[in-house]
Amino acid sequence: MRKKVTLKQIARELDVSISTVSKSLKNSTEIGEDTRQKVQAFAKLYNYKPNLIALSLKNRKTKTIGIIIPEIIHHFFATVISGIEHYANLKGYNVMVCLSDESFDKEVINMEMLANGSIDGFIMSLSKETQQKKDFHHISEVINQGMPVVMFDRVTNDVLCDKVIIDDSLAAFDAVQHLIDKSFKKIGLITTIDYVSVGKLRTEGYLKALRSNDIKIDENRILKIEDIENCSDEIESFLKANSFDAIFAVNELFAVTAIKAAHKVGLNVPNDISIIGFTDGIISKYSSPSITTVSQNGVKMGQKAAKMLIERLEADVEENIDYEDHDEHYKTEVIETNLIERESTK
Amino acid sequence: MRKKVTLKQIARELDVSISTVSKSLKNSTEIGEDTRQKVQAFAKLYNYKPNLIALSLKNRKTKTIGIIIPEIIHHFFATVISGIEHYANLKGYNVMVCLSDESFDKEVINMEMLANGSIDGFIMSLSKETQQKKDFHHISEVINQGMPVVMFDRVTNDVLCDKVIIDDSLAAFDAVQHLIDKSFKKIGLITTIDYVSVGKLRTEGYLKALRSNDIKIDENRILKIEDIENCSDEIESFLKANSFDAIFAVNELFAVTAIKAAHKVGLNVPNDISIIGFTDGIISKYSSPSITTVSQNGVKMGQKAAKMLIERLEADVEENIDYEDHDEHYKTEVIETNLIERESTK
DNA sequence: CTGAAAGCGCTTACAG
DNA sequence: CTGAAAGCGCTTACAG
Repeated sequence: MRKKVTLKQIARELDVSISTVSKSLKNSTEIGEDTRQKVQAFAKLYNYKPNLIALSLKNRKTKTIGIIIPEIIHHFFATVISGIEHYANLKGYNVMVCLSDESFDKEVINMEMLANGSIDGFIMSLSKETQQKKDFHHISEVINQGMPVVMFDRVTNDVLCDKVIIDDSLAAFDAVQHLIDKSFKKIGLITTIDYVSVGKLRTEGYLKALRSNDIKIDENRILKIEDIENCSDEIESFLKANSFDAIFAVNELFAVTAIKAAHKVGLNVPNDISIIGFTDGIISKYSSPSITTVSQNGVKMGQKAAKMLIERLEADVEENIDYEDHDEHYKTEVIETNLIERESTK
Repeated sequence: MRKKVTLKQIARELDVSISTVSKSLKNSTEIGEDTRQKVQAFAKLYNYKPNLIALSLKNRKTKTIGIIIPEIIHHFFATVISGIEHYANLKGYNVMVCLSDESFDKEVINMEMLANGSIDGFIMSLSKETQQKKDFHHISEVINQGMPVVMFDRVTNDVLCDKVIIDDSLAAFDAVQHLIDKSFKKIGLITTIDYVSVGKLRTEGYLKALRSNDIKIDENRILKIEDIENCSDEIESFLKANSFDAIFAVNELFAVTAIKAAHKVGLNVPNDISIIGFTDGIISKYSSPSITTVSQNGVKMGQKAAKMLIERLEADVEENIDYEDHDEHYKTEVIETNLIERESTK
């Protein structure tokens, strides 16, 4: 057991003051060459490393970013964390990850916890419940305390802050247009309940695409799913009850499930029915047939979010003057998406 | 902008000392009823929350756990983090996540970084490069400083600490035995290079199963893959060059890739060839056909690891006496696995 | 019942 | 060139 050594201990050993040790290690010119050498040698020998908590307290910044997301067992979110972590690391930041489990309460608790000094800023994506309740006081509060927040993917207009999103509506529009271009007319939609912001936007894109091509919207061809876990029966009867030549699914889980359901119902993908998903995850890639999908570059979203947050953090340091000057010029970055064609469409 | 309030500010406002404020908020009986009330009311009004960094410095513990894993875009690891996070949260701990990207250097840097006061203990899984180099000094060092470490999945015997693993060899044995029980004889193995500890163990299990059933081991039926990203061609020619009635794949990526390759080569899964994977991930579940696999309960591993770490942390608090007493009685927990039968075997 | 002091580990403006 | 002091935000043993 060789406990970490502190400035104090070095000072005692070398019979100098703590200040002298501190300055020596920072190569201050204030200190005489020889003592500096001596201190540095000793510090090296004992592998001295400054205590980061002490530094955090002193500097009033922790060099760590708080991430709050609904869940992590979800390729997209894992992907975003990866992007954040890598960029953050590059800039000397660490990340703390909290999961809201799609629960409003957990989101609030986690945020308050981290906001009490543990981190310098947040990167977050809203839980379903939060989106449903439309209660964002916990976020506004944190921002009011001067802590920057960057929201990604599941964002809200009710909070002013930096955001990074994709154009869900446009991406969905493009995907559906792609189907229409292949002269499909009976295009179904499998989507989520409306309070999930991205689901809603993707639904809008679908509707817009049909409308702008003068295809009549048939409510029977639209399925809104609440319970993701048990959607396969629902999708199966949906496919059975109506006729389709293509399906646009709002996420990849719906897309694979649709493929499996199609097989059960005796439809061949892509020969009888084409399917396009959303989110370029691992499922789409390894499904058989592999799934044509709207790629949603999670790594890039994460990197971008981290970049925006860190830039704001470092800017704050310089000019924490005009705090009252409230034209914070928040930005919303839109990450481009593109369609990855694979085997589920033809 | 309403900055967070501190004890000092409350003290000033109420014209009492900082100590009094602190004690009042902790409901110390030392303090008079009325001042206690007054302070608490004021604190509530201004939504006072203690600064956790200051507490960390004072208490010399951070209530946060450091997680170091090779990558996060990998269902299994995401699953473990989820388990850790949930258990940790329950016990009032947060988690910091660092990715080594399978690099030895990044693993070392991240560990040293976090070890400088940011966390109370580590939960980690070794990077490939670390396993290859067999250099674990960074881990021993941290342990020597009195910081507990729990290793999971990719562990090593060269470091004494708590571990949580599955019995990779036994699980592989069982999986292969399962195939043998179905009277398959020409059983192939798709595995990793030997320095990946779990790959090696799973290979051993495969060999043991064949041997104990007096099936001759045919090196041509064993494929060791180095580059996971580009394994599909390799697997395809492997399937073409030899005849199999079943395949045991050491992870799910190899398993799906084998399924796709089998199709290409004109083999029907499971009619012509049965395939068993390892790791019950999302791919296995949604692949077509879905994949029979050895479930490796990541969530449970994570929970267990967190439990072991936190128990050690809380124990340390009580009896940090007999530090020299080195019978630390480290434990290695073995999480049970089981075979999930799905469509890829018959 | 209240408060000054010391301390967690560090930094830095200021004396000497 | 070196060190004492104050301070980051908190806690707690100890005086008064």
